[in-house]
Amino acid sequence: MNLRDLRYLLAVLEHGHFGRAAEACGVSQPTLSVQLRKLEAELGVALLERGARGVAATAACRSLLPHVRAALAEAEAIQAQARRLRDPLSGPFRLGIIPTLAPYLLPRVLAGLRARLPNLEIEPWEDLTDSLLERLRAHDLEACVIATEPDQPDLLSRPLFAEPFLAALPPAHPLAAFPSVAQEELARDILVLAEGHCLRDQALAVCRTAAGQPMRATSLVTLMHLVAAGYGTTLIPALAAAAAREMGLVLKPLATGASRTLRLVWRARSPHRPAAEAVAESIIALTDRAWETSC
Amino acid sequence: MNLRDLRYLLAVLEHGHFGRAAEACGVSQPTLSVQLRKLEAELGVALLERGARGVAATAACRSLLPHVRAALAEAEAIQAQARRLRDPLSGPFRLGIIPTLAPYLLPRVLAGLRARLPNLEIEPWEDLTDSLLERLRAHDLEACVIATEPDQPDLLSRPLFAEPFLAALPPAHPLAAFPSVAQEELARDILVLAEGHCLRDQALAVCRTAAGQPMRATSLVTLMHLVAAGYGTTLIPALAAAAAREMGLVLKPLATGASRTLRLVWRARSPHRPAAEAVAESIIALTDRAWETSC
DNA sequence: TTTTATGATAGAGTTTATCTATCAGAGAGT
DNA sequence: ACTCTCTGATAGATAAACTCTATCATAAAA
Repeated sequence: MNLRDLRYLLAVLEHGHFGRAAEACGVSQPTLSVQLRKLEAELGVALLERGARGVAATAACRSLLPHVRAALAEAEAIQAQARRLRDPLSGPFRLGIIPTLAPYLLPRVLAGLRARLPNLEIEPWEDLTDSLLERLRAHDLEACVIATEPDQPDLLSRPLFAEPFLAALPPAHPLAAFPSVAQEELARDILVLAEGHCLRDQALAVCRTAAGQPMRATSLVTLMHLVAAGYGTTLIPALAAAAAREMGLVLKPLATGASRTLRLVWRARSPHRPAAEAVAESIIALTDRAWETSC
Repeated sequence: MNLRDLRYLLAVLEHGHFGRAAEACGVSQPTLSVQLRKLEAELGVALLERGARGVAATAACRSLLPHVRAALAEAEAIQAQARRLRDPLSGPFRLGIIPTLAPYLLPRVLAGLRARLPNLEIEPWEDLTDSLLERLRAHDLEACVIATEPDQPDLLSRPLFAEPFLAALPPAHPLAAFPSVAQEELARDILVLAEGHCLRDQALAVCRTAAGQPMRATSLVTLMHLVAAGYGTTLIPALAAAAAREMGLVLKPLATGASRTLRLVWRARSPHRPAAEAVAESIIALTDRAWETSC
């Protein structure tokens, strides 16, 4: 069976006349005759009653018509949807983001992304780096934003921007009196996130220490609450500065100005690369020096 | 676009592998490659992301999939329905019946028709002869039962059976005392149906008179009520005898044994002829001498 | 680096659809 | 009764499409 033949059928019924239906379909009358006879033969059902005054549907044909129309409507829908999707900057786009970034980046950029890429339906997905990359490779995500450089050869990435780290201290902390903090001093009572968070490894690396306080915090917010309660210090990424400050923490730049580089990652062969690039550009534009205004 | 290509698409997505999908479709692998590339070109959208480990749907493709599945499901439905309709004694069958017959014939035969032709969905339609024939020719009915012989050359018919006329009298009527009634005597105070009912013309013809009492009855039931109330006499078809008797009328055979012949009519070119013939046979079998048992 | 797996490509062959030209049948009008 | 006209069916040629086998290109795995 063929969508074309179904269109022929509807045309003949609509016009009640092979010749006019053929004209409407842009083919010759014998074409319709032959194809519709074939359709009847294939289905094993008489669909048309051919009279001298024109053509009419048989009862069987009438009972098939709803399905015929539905099939053609679905085909139409496919083409209409495809027309919309023809713009590479359109359609669903599942974007993974690490948890230490998502709550602080998304509010800043989502509205702007919608404005700049109105046809791209961005669906954010928050998870740890490893899970994100796994999902990305499993085609469960179109791209993701992480703070490390993926080493898998089937993934490509481009840097978005460097996000400075800031020392986060309780107001009463001795280091809070200085304009900046040296990493080694911070290392003494630093609190870090649970394993799997790239920020944990980065904080420890920045402070040149192997382990922080034996606390298990699974979110940056928890970590900041712990610091505010005086359990220790921590390192937070700049985009989280405003949230930290609202919780009463004192933020100080690091003496070395360490930062993490956020990257957008996608599959090397992904046809969504244009969309990914556009998303990257937009995020860069929308967050440019965002932390400077919030420091 | 083509249903076949949509099936190819689903197969490739299901197997995640062109070769295995091709095997499942019973074609060669290059066929799938070529056809799916064409489909992508036609839609202008990348549907597949081809990787060394297999194939995956793009986000665009995923957003099309519901429509793809729906289109194929509708095509399936057409074929399934056609398979059912392949039996000529199946499917919808709109059957017109004249009003002086329908209420008395249908209760006798409908259950039997369902039993004998279980797949034929008979939809009765009650109307006057002229309307029925008009609808029949307009393909709004598959067949109809009337009591006259249609003279249109594009209609065919076959007789079902002869239905005798009976004189219907109020119990107090002088003619009620005799075993049978001569038409001329009945003619004096005969009540007939409104114009358009074939029974009106037949009653007048049987009684060899030009006009009955100036009463306008649009149904046999009304007519029988009038007779029961003593307004006059009438002629009723045998199948209505039981109903008339229940209303207290006295029924007498006519001296000449006049009757009307019921016929099943269908379009000469109708592919529903087998169903019509079967319906005719069934009606004959189911009503054979039905009035004898009710006289 | 070789091997293996996978999809893409080329060219031939086959099937299918379409066209033009013509036919057959039924009404309509004379 | 006899054309004339309208309508769909049919035949044969042509064109388009699909599909095949054989082979290639690429990338991951050994």
